[in-house]
Amino acid sequence: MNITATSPLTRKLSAFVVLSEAELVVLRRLHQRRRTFVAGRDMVHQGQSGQAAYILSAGWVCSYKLQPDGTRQIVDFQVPGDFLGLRSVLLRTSDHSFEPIVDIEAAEVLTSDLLEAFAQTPRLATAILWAASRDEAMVVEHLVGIGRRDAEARMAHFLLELGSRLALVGMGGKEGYDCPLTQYHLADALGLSAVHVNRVLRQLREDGLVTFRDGHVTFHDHGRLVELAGFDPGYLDQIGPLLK
Amino acid sequence: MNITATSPLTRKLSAFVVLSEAELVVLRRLHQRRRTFVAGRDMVHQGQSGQAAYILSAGWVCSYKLQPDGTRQIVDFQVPGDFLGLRSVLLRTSDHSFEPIVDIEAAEVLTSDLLEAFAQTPRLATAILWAASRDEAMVVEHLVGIGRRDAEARMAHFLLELGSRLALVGMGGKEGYDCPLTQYHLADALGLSAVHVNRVLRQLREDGLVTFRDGHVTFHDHGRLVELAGFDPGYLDQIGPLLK
DNA sequence: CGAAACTTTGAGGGTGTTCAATATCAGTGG
DNA sequence: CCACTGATATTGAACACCCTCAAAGTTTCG
Repeated sequence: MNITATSPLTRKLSAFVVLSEAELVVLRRLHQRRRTFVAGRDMVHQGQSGQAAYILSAGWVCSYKLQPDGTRQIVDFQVPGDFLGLRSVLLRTSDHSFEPIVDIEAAEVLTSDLLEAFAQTPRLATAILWAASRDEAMVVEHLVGIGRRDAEARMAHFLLELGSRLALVGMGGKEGYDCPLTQYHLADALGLSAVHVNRVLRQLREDGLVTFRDGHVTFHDHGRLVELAGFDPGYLDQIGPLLK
Repeated sequence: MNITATSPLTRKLSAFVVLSEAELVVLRRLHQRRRTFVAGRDMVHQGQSGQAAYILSAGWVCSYKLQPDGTRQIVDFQVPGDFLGLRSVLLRTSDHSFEPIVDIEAAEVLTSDLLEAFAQTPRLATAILWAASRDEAMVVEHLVGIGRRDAEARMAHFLLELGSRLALVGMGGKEGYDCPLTQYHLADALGLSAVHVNRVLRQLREDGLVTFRDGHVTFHDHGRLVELAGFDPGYLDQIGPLLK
């Protein structure tokens, strides 16, 4: 099979379990209904009834909740290979909004498609559930970060986690990665003000740990950054129990 | 059927979907393997490989993560009718710990039992998935609270949400509820210091909004508290789409 | 070239923290 | 019965982290 045709999701799941030819076919079929969305315009609004989920194949998305006072909290970012709105197909309405950060490409997945795929290939279903559990674990880790880490450690942890996620789909490594986020995105995700985000980034840069600039993250001292953040990638590296 | 024999989980799910006699039987069977745990001693440690899940039938539990520096962040509380460790049966190891806050009673659920129950009664499976989605939505709301609400609103929101959850299993209402948490628990959950929790509680009490004292929460002005917290119970009241 | 979005820096202030001391209460053993 | 201990709650004082407000610099893009 042609490596250039491999989708990010396939690549991600392959890190978890070796997929059979039949499973690869099913995965490819899930990617059939291709759609594009332009940056900045919400795909799904808070409270809107959502029927479909998406598999992100190119670009970045953030999911967030708006507060009555106008501030927003970004709950998570989606990068290529991630699912989008898996939960909103279960609950009648979506409880948060999705905004493409850049122009994106995604495959629409109908509930029926997904259930069919699950029925055909149980192992694939398990792999997808593993990915979903991992996403949930990341939200929990995010919660811990906001509740119990100061701004510096929070930022460091965030940048490291993002790096690990991107590495899994071949978009980054221990040296760094491309990142289209603005400092406002970081602020809304980390529960900080944009001004303070700027100061923290300067601090980390001057300490020779990491540089966030011009759409690129560069790790200068990965080890020391891990230590500062208290970063333990255990929650990302779990191996599923049902797939030995 | 005898109402006194109804488990909290049954009661909770009944608010979501009318259960058939067959489904009630399956639910009762899930409750067979009864166990008890004493307060303060962890049921599951962070990093421990977990094989079983539990349905909490009496008492309170908290799930938390420990930081390298010794502080802890409580991710969620479990009250009667809640599942415990549903995710740690999927991932090989649990990514956080569970501590009973008081002596508790829980039913152990093996993975095989659960899968069997799902196969027998798909509607019940959906109802349980609904409950799980709801738990996830609460974690997200918790994240938003810590990231974007000040201490007062955060506390108000927390006490209100807990009230709603308990009301669903008949353990509280708009007037208040019994609550075995200490101010340290509140601090670890809300990302505050215990000292500040005390001050915030005093403030809310003096403003005639709510009293937290002697193991009891009393709402004095439910409406004004909802307004202060920006509490929108939408994420708790969702109706499932597959069960009309 | 001008407008819009993003970044950077300074100054002052507020929310919540840490440290420290005291109060209250239940349980325990002398 | 009372002193002692440990857990929880309460309060004060000083300080730190992070915020808000304000302004200017930079980059992007139509």
